[in-house]
Amino acid sequence: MEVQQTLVWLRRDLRVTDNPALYMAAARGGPVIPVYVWAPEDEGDWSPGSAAKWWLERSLAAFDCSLRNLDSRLVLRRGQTAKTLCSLAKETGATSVFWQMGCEPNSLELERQVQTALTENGIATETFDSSGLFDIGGIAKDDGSPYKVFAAYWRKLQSLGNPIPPLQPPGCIRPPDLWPTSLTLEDLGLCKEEQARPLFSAKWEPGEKGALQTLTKFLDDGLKFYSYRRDRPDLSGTSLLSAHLNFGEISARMLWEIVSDHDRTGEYSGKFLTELGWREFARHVLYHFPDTTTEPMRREFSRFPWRSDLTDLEAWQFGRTGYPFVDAGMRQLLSVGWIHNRVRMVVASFLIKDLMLPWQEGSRWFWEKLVDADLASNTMGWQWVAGSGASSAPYFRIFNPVTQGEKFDPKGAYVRRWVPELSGLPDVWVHKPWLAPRKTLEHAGLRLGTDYPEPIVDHASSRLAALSGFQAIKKDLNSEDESTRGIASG
DNA sequence: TTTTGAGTTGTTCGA
DNA sequence: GTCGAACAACTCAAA
Repeated sequence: MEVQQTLVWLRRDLRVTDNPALYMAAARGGPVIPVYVWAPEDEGDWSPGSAAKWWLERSLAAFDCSLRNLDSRLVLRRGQTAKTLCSLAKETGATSVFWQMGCEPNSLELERQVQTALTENGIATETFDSSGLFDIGGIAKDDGSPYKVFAAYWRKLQSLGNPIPPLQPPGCIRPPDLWPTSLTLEDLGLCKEEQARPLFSAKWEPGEKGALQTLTKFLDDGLKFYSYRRDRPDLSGTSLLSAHLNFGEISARMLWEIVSDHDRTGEYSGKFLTELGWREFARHVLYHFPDTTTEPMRREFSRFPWRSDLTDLEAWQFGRTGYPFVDAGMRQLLSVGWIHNRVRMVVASFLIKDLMLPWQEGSRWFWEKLVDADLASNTMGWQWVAGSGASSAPYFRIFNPVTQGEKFDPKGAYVRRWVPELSGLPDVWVHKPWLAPRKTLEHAGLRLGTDYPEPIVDHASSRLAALSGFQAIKKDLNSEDESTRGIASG
């Protein structure tokens, strides 16, 4: 019997442990060729942003290392994905292509193209739904429709018990007699236009090994305190695993199992596992409502009186709003490609409700700048803050950037870290420098309006403006209902 | 089909 | 300083 050669098309599953596509390909016994195809033009509007590309470059290198320990390697190609895979299959004599499926509309569309092209060329395909806890299409209400409320979705997940346990890495991966040619990482040009990112390198270690180290550290001294420290950007209370998860360097199932095993009583792990539940819910919602990446799930929100103001948008993007907690978050984003979760909500609320700029501007900026940019979670997060999404915040929930700072960064350590020009201010004024006495500012060596901006909006009045904006779309909706009713009855 | 209970993360105001 | 109410009804899930 002829030996079956298999291509494994790697995507955001850059791991050897619990990688069903790789595992099953290896288990066939024939040669396996792992390949990554860099084809940003195939990703539609959501090709990786600059921070994600920084991570991807290093993650690919790390994955290649892991494969080499298993006598394999990662082949890199560039070009239209379907065409590239077809020609690589022909070139190597591979008869099958395996991959992990995604949940994003652009990804699913690409997979359809690839599937069609491969099938037309007589090449078999097999996909594995292994990027979440459960199969993406497998969760539904009793009537078969998708969930729109997290609590109900979460109850459903919990009724299903544990996800299927993770797979071991393949014992060995048989290499082909002759490796096909591969580009180098530099050839892909992922980071060519980027300047050095010293803070990225200091904070992150992309790859499977880095993911496990981060997890181990979190289990040792983070999980126990997670439920209260997770809201404190001045403490290291979160797992820092988001980007590792995003690139599939660790699977959600593996994380679920390890965290559950580490805390069998569930006393500490519950809150963390719920966050995995939110990730799962975001994927569920995007899968069933693919246009939510750009369209509000509640349609009336498209009539919100969004402003359009490039100056304000740029002040937000580059951390010059004059609100220290907001600016700290936005500068943290540019410096390390990541923002603490609590601060994400505050900066998002500021863009949407204080500046009244469209949430889509925010989600686009995050997409460009986050190392953990995930279309499902990013979309859900922004729609949640806007109030337009599934299970989202009520419209009147408007974060106060000062009180949020005082509550969750009480000593101002987070603000001082990312907005160093404020570091000389006493704790009481660090979140509201414009209210500090003139003498205090002088003593701190801070000239407001020169060294650090005055607030670009007054929170109290912009809050009221946002509230009346939401009133307006409600009225719009009501009058539309009335007219619809009028037509129906007339 | 109808009914009932519930819904991530907040702020402000007035007692 | 602390506490409860108001914010605003509405949609969703499930019995």
